[in-house]
Amino acid sequence: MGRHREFDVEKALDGVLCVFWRKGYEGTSYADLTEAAGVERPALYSAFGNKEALFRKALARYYERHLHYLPEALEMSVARDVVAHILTNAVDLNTRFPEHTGCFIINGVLAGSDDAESIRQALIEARAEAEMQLRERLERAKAEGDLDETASPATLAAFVLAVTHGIAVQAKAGFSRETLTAVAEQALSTWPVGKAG
Amino acid sequence: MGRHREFDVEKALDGVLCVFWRKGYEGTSYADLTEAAGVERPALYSAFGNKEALFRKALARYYERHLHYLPEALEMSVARDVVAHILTNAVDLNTRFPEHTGCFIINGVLAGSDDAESIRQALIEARAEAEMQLRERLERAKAEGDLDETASPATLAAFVLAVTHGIAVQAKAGFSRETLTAVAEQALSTWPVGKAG
DNA sequence: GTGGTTTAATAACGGTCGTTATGAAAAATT
DNA sequence: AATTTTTCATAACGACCGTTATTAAACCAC
Repeated sequence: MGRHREFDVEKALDGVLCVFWRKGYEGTSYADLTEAAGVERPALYSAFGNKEALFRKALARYYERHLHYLPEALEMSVARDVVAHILTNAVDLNTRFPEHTGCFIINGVLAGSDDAESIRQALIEARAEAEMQLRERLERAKAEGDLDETASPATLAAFVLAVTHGIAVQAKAGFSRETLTAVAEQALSTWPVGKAG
Repeated sequence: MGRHREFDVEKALDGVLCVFWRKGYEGTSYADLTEAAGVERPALYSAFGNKEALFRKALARYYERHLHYLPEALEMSVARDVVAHILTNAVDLNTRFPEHTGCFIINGVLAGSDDAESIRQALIEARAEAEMQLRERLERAKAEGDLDETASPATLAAFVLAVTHGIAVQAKAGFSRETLTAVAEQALSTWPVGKAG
């Protein structure tokens, strides 16, 4: 029986999540990671694996702690409320923490070096999954008459995600919660409500 | 009178623009830059200065060659046409070149290391300048009755830029021109036309 | 043909990158 | 008390980062 692990793995991962959220995958060095986690590099490697594996664990932690509002939204009975819930919570999450604004998934990698490609693809897949889930929910809404019959669920889902991503970019640039709330409301302002809605 | 410069500075800068557009500021190494420009590092330094100065010159080149549609749009006499022109051309620019999709200004730096902060701020200012110009144009539209009197030019400008940024993120992720065109049209469908419009 | 100036390539600089070898420390078992 | 096992910190690894020193090449004036 050997030496017990001395540091709190959960707190270390929370710290790592914050610095990846603030600086992105490639902008974050091991100097940043060890400072944020409070342990030295070999201990990080031992607990989490290499940088890529660590980022993937931070991404999973982001889902656990911060993206509950997406499945919550998809459970709502009115399509407009689904989208309102998504946009409202996105604005809140992107502006709640002054030390890391914006969205972890957008901040992670947009354009990067060849070495970052696997992470970039993982983040694209994460966004595609969210969009697919929203599209399916809007298809159900349309079938239920909760969406105008000329509306395209695919287009609306892509539009909502585009606005969400744009809000993330603006939040990271320092836009205020008030401004971004107004943007979300603008997006929602002529939601194609169905006859049953 | 010494040796003449052997390489085409303009073509070198065009090549550099492409690789920064594809990989972003920090994702691009000097190995990438020398390959894209077709000259070795000391020649790049001699002609353009350090990496940061080079990126700024590439940004200026991006404006010269690709962002003509913004001043064109601002000259249009109907506000809705202004926004339509911006969104349509953004979709076109973000999807026209398969070897570098998305927007140079969004791809450059969203989140980055401390070393990239000055470039990140330069890109934020570029976006802020575009938004401010659009906001001023929309204020004029409102004064002319070309915009609903309850509409907020500031919010609409922020909304249009958010959609434009979201389109850029999606284009870089591989979304089709058709999908992004539909997103742009969806955004436009919410446009608050004025009584005179 | 020589000298002066400018440009280009090669190679290397100092530092940082992500990763790991090594020895020490801390634990439990014997 | 000694041994085994696991974890931690220090230091260093090989490679790459952005930048530059040095030498050679190409140009023009004389």
